[in-house]
Amino acid sequence: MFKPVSPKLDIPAMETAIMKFWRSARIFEKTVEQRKGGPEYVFYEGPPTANGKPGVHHVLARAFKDMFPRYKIMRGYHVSRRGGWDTHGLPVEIEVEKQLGFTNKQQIEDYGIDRFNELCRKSAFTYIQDWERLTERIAFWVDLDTAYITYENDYIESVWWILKNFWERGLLYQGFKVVPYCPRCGTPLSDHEVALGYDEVSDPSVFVRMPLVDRPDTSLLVWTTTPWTLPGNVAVAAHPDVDYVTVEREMPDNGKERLILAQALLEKVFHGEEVKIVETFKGKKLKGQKYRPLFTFVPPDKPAHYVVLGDFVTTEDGSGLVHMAPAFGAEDMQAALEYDLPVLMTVAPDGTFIPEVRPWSGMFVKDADPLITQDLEARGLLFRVESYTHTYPFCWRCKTPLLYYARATWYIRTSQYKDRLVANNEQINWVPEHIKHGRFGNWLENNIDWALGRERYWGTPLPVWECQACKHQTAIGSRAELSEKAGQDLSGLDLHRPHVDKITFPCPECGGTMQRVPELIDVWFDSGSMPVAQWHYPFENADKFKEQFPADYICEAVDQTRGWFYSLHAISTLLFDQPCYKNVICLGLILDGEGQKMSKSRGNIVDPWDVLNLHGADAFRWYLYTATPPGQERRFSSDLVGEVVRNFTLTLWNVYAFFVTYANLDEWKPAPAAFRPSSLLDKWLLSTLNTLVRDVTVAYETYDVPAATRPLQEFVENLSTWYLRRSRRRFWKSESDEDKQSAYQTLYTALVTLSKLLAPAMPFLAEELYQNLVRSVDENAPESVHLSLWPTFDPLLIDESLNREMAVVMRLVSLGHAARNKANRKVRQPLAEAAFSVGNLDERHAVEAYADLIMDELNVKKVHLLDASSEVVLYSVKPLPRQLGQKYGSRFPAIRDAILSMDPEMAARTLLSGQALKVTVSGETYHILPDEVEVRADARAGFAVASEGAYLAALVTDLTPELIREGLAREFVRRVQDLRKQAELEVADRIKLYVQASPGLKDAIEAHREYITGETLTVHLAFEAPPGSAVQTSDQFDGETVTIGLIKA
RNA sequence: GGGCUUGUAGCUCAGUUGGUUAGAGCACUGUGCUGAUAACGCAGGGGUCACAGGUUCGAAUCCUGUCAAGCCCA
Repeated sequence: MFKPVSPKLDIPAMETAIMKFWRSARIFEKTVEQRKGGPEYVFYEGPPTANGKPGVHHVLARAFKDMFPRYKIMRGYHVSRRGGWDTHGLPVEIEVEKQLGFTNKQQIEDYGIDRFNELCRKSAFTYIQDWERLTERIAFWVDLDTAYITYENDYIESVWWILKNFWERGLLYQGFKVVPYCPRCGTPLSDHEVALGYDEVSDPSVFVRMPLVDRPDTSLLVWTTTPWTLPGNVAVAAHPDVDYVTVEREMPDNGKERLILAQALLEKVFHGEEVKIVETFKGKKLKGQKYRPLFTFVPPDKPAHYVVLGDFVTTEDGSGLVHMAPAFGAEDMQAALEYDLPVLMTVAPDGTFIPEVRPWSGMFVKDADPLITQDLEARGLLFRVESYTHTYPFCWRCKTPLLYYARATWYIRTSQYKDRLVANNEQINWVPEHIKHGRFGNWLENNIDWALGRERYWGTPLPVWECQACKHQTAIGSRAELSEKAGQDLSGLDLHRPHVDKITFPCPECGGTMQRVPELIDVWFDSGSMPVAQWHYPFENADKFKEQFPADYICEAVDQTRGWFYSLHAISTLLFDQPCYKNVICLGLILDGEGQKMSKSRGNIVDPWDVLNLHGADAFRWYLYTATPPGQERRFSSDLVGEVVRNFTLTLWNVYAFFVTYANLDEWKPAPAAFRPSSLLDKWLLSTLNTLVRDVTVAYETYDVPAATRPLQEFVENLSTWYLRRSRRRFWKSESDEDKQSAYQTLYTALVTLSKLLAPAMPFLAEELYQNLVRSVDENAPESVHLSLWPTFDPLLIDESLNREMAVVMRLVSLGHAARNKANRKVRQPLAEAAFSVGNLDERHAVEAYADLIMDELNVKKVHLLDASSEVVLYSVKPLPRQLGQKYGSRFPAIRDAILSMDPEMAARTLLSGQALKVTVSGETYHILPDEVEVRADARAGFAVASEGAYLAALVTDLTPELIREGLAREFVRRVQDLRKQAELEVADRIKLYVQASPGLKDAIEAHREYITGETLTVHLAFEAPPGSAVQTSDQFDGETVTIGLIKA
């Protein structure tokens, strides 16, 4: 006996029960233990930070993370799924700052870094319980008990080991980086902070002359909107491929001057003033041309003041010649690195000019703009000044305009490994594919050195110590090394600030004091180190690391392309010269029902718990898998998940409930051995089932999530609305013959196979089905569907032609119903005959083979095929462009017209008999094959017909008295069945029936007595008034009246 | 400013190497069927395939440009 199943399903209750079962039976642990010795499948968990509540987008990522390990376990792989937590970084600090009401770094220092960091340590796990609860509820199987934590000493020590490795190879160095910087707060701002403070302002737009050294009468015309950066100028950039011109123009003092600028900007610069073009040339010709500097306050320590080339130069605004001050612009700095230009630091950290910039020393740089302009004008170097409106960033705290400002910071020389980064990326399977050479590939192609340093408090300290006296630097790669240097046992030292900052040791070069540099490292380096650091490699677990590197699969959202995806890839490439992951799914963003980004400020956040409590985790997951391809951004609402429940879950559940109900009635048990189904319907279902197993397996192997899930939906729909609808009678008929056995075995096979195919995607429902269908009859079966093996398909059971034929039959039946509708003949009224026309010879066979099925479904007495001699239809032919167009190309229209001009009846007859059609077009004769033309049947007037393309169904709608009687009998049965339902009888209950009917109906009942009693399980049928105890009803239909009463026998 | 992605019915999405009448589900209307069904069948309304050019016998599909949205970078 199977456990009885109610057709009413309480999904959250069912899922919670399964969750408890997994927990108490330790199923997750067993999926790991029982696969020991199997091939290893490696999954990496991208660590989230638990200082915020998990949202819908976390459910998305976790759902996709979960399904492939589940699949692989069923394929016999061993998967250790270790969780992880990201705990460092600015997001954590900001939460604590908010909590303490801090607005700047000084307040943190005053408060005490140790106390502040303790709060950060706790804050990183504020919502750990929400995360754990949600993780279990959505059935993301990951081991959180042994999760790696980035703030632990062992983890940090491994990170140090990596950094020391880089240091020794010269890959870790100190350099300048231009950052958005607030001069009042004295701190750089993160991108996120900058984005908060953009505002529209009017800045000066200044064109200046920079006379060439070799040709003093000729000047570069250079444009800038930040005159204060001009004292820091070291070069001028031109675009190599843009056309430049030298022009000659009249000066107000009757002299002449020559200016160089981009040709495209002539009009914008001179506003129609007459100038003479002296020469035209490409920008690359300007390379290396020296010019006289505007200012000489700070002498450059390297060659400077010449033209460099850069692709970033545009001809949108300005002059096409861009002033370069490496200390104050990222592109400028980039060019400086490329050309080895000096960096002139003319501005102090408080935003004022340094003393060397004598005229404006101590003045806030933005305030000096007009004075600088005046100075240039006085010296005849100013060409023009205008004003220019654009958006500019301000400090979101104090409204001070931000400066782009070079700060000393630490870098990893990733650009040196650019080729390896690109080459290793080639080995990664990206989903969606375009990320590989698009967003990620481009990012690698344009790789710049990784800016590692952060001037903050809560993070992994950069393990570089510097001599206070001679500036000698060294990197420390372990606690042991630090202990040795410091001459004390530091194995118990907290490796965070401020504790680690207190450790000093003598300089080996000069005997001075070595002290740690103040910087922390970028948190992305933490998480990117996890393949190594999660095992505290190389200090221990060498074999574990080897076994778990690289990952077979990782999955995160698209915002991680420059985050975790990159940091893993970069560290792995620099350290081991190999990719860190073989397959990666890159998820799109999740939007609300209106297509808006979910955000707290918009208030359109969907709480995942609302969805889980209403529709359950399986439907939630299923929606995420099936709704859109993973890389696409997706609209989300709770209602869309509800649709999954109605459409898919409940359909499957009802098939399952039906099966269990009747199997229990018949005390049916699954046959132990393989069986060969007898009926075509069973063969068809098994054929599509095996096709499904094949296709879904391929999809899982290629990380194609929609292809691994959507076909299940289609299968379940066909299972319910075609297989089961057509098979119902086979289950409820009273004799237990071979056909019934075959039906049970087929449906059972389908349901059990489905539960396994569904397991990685809908783990709860799959388990529920499996427990009842498999475990309840076989104690030796694996304890859980997730411990069972993935189904294999039998190619011998896949019959493509059977699949095709059934599709034709479904189509014809559909047309038959349409024809009935048109003729206004309800299905309960039997008709004498249905006739069909199909497009080609092969399909004619389907009609013959499935005649019984069609007759039953359409309630007709006879089925036949229309042929060319039929009087029901007129034939026409339709040349098929796909076949003929591909074959004959541009001759197609002429050939088509020739075919259409033939006598259609004759042409149809020829083609239907399988012969080629000869047509002649401009002297050439073509043989048109039957499968190159569709033969269509159109109804002559007077028949009930429906058609679509080549398919046609025609009904004979004339009714004989016998047919009418049969129709009445079916109407009568329908009334009795309704009454049974009303009386709340069980499906197998027998009844006594009392009937009083008008003569016509009584006749019909008499004539079909056997049919009626069989259908309604009537043991006694009497034409008399029902006794008082009977449930009864009266009704009128088709001009007849009836009173029915029934009693349970 | 650059890169990537997306744009198909009211909503969520399919649409094969280009093939001539662009589909499904949901929602709506009518109707039929039902002793598994919260369903299902049939029919109907609903489309400028974002727009404009081009290639082709033929374009939702390929090319170019434009517009809009999103993300990343500057």
